[in-house]
Amino acid sequence: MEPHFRVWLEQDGEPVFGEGVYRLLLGVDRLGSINQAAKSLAMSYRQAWGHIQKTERRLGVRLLERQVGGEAGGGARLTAAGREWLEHYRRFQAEVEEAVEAAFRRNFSK
Amino acid sequence: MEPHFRVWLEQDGEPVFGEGVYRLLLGVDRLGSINQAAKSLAMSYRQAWGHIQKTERRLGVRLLERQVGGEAGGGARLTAAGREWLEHYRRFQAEVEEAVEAAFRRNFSK
DNA sequence: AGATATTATGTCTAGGCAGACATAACGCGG
DNA sequence: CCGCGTTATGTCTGCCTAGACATAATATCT
Repeated sequence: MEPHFRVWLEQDGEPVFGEGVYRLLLGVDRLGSINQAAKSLAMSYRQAWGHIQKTERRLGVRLLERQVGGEAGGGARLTAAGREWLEHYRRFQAEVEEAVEAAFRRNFSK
Repeated sequence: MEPHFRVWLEQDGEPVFGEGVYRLLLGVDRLGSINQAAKSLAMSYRQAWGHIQKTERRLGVRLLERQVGGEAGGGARLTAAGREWLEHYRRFQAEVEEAVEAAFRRNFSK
């Protein structure tokens, strides 16, 4: 028996930042393109692109700097804002995880 | 902007206890029947019954004591085990909620 | 010019699952 | 003995959405 959780941020009742886009941003940071990040998470580029697009629109923040064409066909990099969101969410999520495990131990370990 | 979360328990990779069944148990405790509990949550009896059934099967624990027919047609009440699960999950969830809000404040209040 | 890997975006479809529908059995009360 | 409100299950359908598919544009390098 183990605890699981999901945590995300909403604005005006619609989700704006969660695990999905977090992983994508991580992947882009590591691999240099949305395409590669999508592949590394076993999802289609189309899906990944839509996810990021929607997040940017809802946040009203540009998370990635894109380059179309060029050396290696193009790519994407985190903007300063993107890096901040990534880092804040990482800590947020980590703190919650710790709390979930502690609460689980307190209430369900017999 | 506000934080949201879900928390549940899994065993062998399949979910066994979460928000849904928690609310149903609360409703049964308050209203005395699965049917009434379902209505109070705007779901069909069929759905509620299946939910509880699955949870009991996976946990291997009888959560409700049922009566078919009789005064008022029948009804259901929490077993001792059911009441314990309810109470443990309630505290667990409440503690996590507090932690989520604290973590949110720490990382996203500007 | 052509090849290439990418970003960018519209559209379609299959499949799963939530919820609806149907039906039976039960026990009490009038 | 019938009606009522419940538990208990099997089945079906429609809807939604995740993912597939298609296509265009772009800049660099050979």
